[in-house]
Order: sequence, then C-alpha cells, then structure tokens
Amino acid sequence: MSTFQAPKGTYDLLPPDSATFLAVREAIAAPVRRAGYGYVETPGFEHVELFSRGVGESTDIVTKEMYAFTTKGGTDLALRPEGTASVLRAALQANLHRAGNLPVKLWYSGSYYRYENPQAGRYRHFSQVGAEAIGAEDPALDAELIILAADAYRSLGLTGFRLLLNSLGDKECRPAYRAALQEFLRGLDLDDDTRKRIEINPLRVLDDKRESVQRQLTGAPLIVDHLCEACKEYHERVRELLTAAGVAYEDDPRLVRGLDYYTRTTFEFVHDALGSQSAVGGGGRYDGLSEMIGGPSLPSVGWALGVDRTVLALKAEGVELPLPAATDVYAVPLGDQARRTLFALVTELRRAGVAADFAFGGKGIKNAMKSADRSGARFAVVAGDRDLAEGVVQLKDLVSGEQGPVALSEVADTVKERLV
RNA sequence: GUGGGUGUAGCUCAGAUGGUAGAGCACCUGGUUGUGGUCCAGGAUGUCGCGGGUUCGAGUCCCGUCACUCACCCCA
Repeated sequence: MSTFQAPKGTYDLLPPDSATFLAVREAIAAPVRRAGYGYVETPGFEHVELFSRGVGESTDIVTKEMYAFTTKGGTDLALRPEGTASVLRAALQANLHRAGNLPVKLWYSGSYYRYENPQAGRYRHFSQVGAEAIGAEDPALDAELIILAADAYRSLGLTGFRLLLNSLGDKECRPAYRAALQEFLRGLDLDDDTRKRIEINPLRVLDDKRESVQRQLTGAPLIVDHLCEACKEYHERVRELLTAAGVAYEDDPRLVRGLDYYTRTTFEFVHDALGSQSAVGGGGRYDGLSEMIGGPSLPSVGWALGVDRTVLALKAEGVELPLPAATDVYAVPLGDQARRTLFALVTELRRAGVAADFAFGGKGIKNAMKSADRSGARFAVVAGDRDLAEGVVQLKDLVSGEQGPVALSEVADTVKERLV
C-alpha cells in the first residue's frame, strides 16, 4: 500500500479482471461495427455550456454532478458526464452531416465522470460504449440501435436483462401532456424539491422511486394517452420492428430518463440482479438536440451501455467469458547459453503469432516451471546444454504433463499445429 | 447532500463478559543439484484504519476522524 489510493468512487482495472472489461467493450462494439457505425473519439472534457444546454439545465447531471472547472485562461470546462452531446458536437463541427450520407453513424468507447456519492454499480468514473445515428427520422433506425444493443448483451451470454420502452412524444404533443401532468402533480402532497421539479421537469417526477410518491401517482396522466398521431404511428412501427426481430420489450409508460434532450423513443436495459443501480444501458431519440447546441435540425437516436455495470451483470449471472490464454508457450532456460537461445525462440514465436513468455529474472527451474504454470500457457519449452547440444528443446504439455524433444527449428510449427 | 453497515496477515475472516494477536487460503523453503499443477515436512507475515480518552492493562469500552461499503436521490 502506498500513501495514495484511487480517489473516491473510482477503481483500477487490473489483471486478470481487466481482460473481462476489454472483452465486454469489444463485444458491445462488434455489432455496431457490423452495422456500419464508424469509430469516433472526442475529448474527455468540453465547454461546460455544451452540457448545460444539451443535457439540460434542470437535470441532476448538470446541476450537481458535473466536474466543472475554469482554466487558467478563464474558459469554463467540464469533464464529460455523458457522450451524446460531445459526439453530436464533433459531427457538427466536422460537418459530417453535410457529406450527404445521412444518417451519420458513429460509435465510441470511453470514460465518463459524474460527481455522485458512489454505491454499488455507481462510480464517479465509469465506462460506456455508445452509438449514435445522426440526421435521420426513421423508426427502423431506432429499432436498429435497440436490436444491436440487445444482440450485444446476448452475445455476452447475458439473459437476465429486460428492455423497457416508452415514447416521450415530440414538440407537437409533449407540451399539452406536460401541462396536464403538471396540473395533476400540483394537487399532490409532495416535498419542496419535488414541487420544484414539477415546474422544471414534471416528467421526471414519474420516475421517482419513493413509495410515498409512487402511491400518489396511480392516477397520473400518461404520455401514451397523449401522443399525437405521428408519434403514435412512429412508436408503433418501432415496436413492430422489434417484435419482428425477436427482441422482447416491456412498455413502461413511466420511463422518462434523466436527460432533457429525449423525444419520442426512449428505452432502458435493466438487469434485475444488480441491486439499486439496475440500468445497464439506455438511450433514445433526440430530435431537438442539434438545434439546442446551435446546429441545424438533425433528428437522431442513440444509446450508451455501461461497461462497468455490464461486467457486474455478468458476475451476477455467473457468466464466465471465454477469454483466450494470455500465453501459449512459456520458455524455461537452464544456463546462460539456453537463455540466449530461448529468448531468441520466444521472439521468433511471437513473430509467428504465438503468445509466448519467458522466465525472466534467472529463477531456478522449479520456480520457472511454477511461473509457467501460472501464466496459463499450454506448453513449456525447457532447454539446457544437454538439449542444445542435440539441437532440440523439451516441449512439455502442461495440461497432460507429457514431454518430448522437438528440433529447435521446428518449435514454432509444432506448437502452432498442436495449439489448434 | 442525507442515513445505515464495516475497517484485524497478501485475500476471506475468527477473536462473549477488557489480560501480551489466530485460522483457512495464498506465499516462501525443502522432499526432486533438469521440471509446474497433486502430496508430505517446515517457515515468514501484522503500526488490530488513524488520533485521543477511560483503565494497572484496550483489537475489545468511550469520543473524534478517515476510508470503504450499502441505501435515498439520480443514472451507465
């Protein structure tokens, strides 16, 4: 232990667990890559305004969870609390939407930061893989993204997740619904903070998990009953396409989500074995966000899936990902001559595409063999003067324990053959 | 921001009513001077989170503090 430890709400990714994280990131990314999404990487911080205008002044994310700071030059920046606003900003800045090939499809993978009290599944520094389809209004696009996310979870072997689906309406129908909801909520017995929320963002009151609040919400007007024809039609198409693709969903008329930019389709993937922080991923359509941050009208849809929480979900379900061995061959030299020869052999094996490692540090054979065992390697290559005089090494199968001489020049081919 | 729980060996954790700190696993050495995983024999390991108080004496009781953790809120 050093004097320092990772800051509150953060943790280090270390072997062997870190391999699972990499695998999860890749498993989530694979389906979107196959669907024509291109990789985008944006800075870890942005102008604070991008988030306050994009994500919404009334959201918790902006009002209390942002790591905001002022630079020496007087610029107000914030560590990114989410990905969508940055990605859209980057696309607009580079005029990707003018290349004439809408939608612009992008995916990303990175770290996000929120100043919150940590608890199970909730960290101040967390990882998301996200995908955004910018500049097209088409229910098939909403469905595509949802299907890709569901397929990603499935490919990992997860079975305990559910998909919650809702529509939040658009600028046609949402204002009327909002007013109706406000009127209903004002008549309830609620605390001051919640009363304030009624005026700023009434929809989010529906999401309150406190029982005292939920009890009063039973007769609340629901957005489903207030959708305009266009939204109703759109939502119905999304649902049809999901069903046709074999993706099960649950209609959740109370699903709101905490970011202001969502319109129409919203969804959340939840996992029931994760305790309080059950959302493993979520997203939705954000038809007005581009204009909010000074761009043209670009109806878009996207999602972000939490890497940390997906890993927790795998653990909760007892799913072990099939991770390839980090090392296939471990070289154990006896004596100086053998060190030179085997080190060269290790380099040769690596260049031939075989994962190989070497007993560094001049340990004794017993220790070196123990290291070979712990490396997870299938084979150990042992050689001393005796073997080298005959131009061979001893190739030992660490699973069966069988060992035999192999000509030095044939080690690579032999190993490759026996590994498959 | 607000509550609850927990801090003892590398890890998981025992240590009623205060009396000089333990187990399992892991680790190291040897049995095998050229062989791991099994087995056998032996071995090392602690500012008992930190600071103060009570006491002849505190891992144990009291106060404070820090860290971790779970939950509210919110979300990935």
